[in-house]
Amino acid sequence: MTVRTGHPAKGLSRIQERNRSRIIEGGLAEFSRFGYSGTTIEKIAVSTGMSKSNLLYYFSSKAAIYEAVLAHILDVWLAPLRGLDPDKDPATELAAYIHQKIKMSAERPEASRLFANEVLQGAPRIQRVMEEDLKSLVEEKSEVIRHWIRLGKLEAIDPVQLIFTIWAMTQHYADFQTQIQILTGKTLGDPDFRKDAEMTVTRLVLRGCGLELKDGADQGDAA
Amino acid sequence: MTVRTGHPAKGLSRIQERNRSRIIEGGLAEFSRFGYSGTTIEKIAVSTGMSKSNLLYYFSSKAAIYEAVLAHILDVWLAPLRGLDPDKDPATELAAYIHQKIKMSAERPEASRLFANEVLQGAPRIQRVMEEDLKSLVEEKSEVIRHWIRLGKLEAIDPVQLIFTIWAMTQHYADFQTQIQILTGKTLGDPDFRKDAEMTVTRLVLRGCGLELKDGADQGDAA
DNA sequence: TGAAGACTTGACCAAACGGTCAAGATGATA
DNA sequence: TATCATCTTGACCGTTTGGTCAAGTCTTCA
Repeated sequence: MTVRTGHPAKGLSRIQERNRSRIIEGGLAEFSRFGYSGTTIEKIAVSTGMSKSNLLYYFSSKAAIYEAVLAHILDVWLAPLRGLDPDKDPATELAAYIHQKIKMSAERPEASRLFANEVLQGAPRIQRVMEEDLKSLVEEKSEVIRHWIRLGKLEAIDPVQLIFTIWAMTQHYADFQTQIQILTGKTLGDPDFRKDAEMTVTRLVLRGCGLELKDGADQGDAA
Repeated sequence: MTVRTGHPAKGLSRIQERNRSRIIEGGLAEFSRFGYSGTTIEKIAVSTGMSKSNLLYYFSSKAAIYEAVLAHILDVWLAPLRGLDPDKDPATELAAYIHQKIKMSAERPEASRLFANEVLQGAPRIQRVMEEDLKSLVEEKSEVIRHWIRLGKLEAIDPVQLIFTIWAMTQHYADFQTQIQILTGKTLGDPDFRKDAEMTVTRLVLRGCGLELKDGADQGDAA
């Protein structure tokens, strides 16, 4: 019942490979939009152009599809945090991390929403992954932040809280896209809006850590 | 089909008043945990100790219960933002707003999760409320922030982005409670953790706006 | 080319769900 | 206490949904 971070089974035929990924793709679209309960196998089938029976030939159950989707997204979803490099400059690294997270929210909002849905409901199916993989990753990267603090490159701040606030702000643009669109008429798909969003988050985070805003590229007018 | 902010119908009998609020209470618990599709009338019935048929005596349908829950929560949920006072000091006001939002996330996490669930799925049932009430509220309060900026009391910042980041960070503690609990073992229910969370968010926001942290009360050791 | 295995599908099933209804229990009122 | 409206419930219904199955089609490869 638990999602594994492991790699997909090998030795699949061409057809299997193609169809499984089509199902995962369609499943992601549906599950992220309607949640687990709100999604039916039939709807996934329609969205992939396959028959319901055929989905159940490739995956033994609805839950199996869901877990495959989750596992498929997990690695790419956690990649940005993995990239945090202790040997580089904290301002550069944090800005780069925020950039990656905003990029993810802009380009793969469904992935963000899928996790939001899952966690919101108590993370019943990814609890194990979170307790193991994610927890150790967060601890490792917290240590990176503490390392910077020890070196005097960063003001003292609770590393875990810092990570939470970055997650919160960046993922908010994907998870609450509907609300943002209603209130501003825009989404991260709009380049200007995306720039504003990234700049605001970066500004809050860097200043919150006592770092200077190094304005990479152009950032329009803020003052 | 649309939720109204209006006040509950009057002229209800004692029994109606009591049972309707019991149903709304139970509905909030279930809907916020499992989303609309994941919640059954039967489950709400069990959680309130009433029969399924009886719920349908008080509310004509599952959707009607859901909308009643949403309407019931909406006012209290938006109250903190309404309190933002243009005539007071921005640092005080922003800190107070964050304090209220954190308090809400700590004391009524289900309310936060209910909205998160709803917005995540495209806000199909509160779209109108958001387009009208929420949008005008946000515009009004954006103007307050611009007012502060004009007076030179606040650094230039996009007001809407600022509001979004505050929502994102404060609500994150409620919406992602499960994840936070897995990673830290704590929730906002823990006074120390709550203090850390509030301090981190306040610090990021105030510094992000070029304001000084006025450390109200005690705030432990951060340096 | 033909047989074996892989793939695909429509018909079907049982359980769960939202909602109706008629009949009975309870409360208010005179 | 008698009467009437309110309240409560279990039995029931049609639909939806996850999942099975047997039968048919397409690939692959000797």
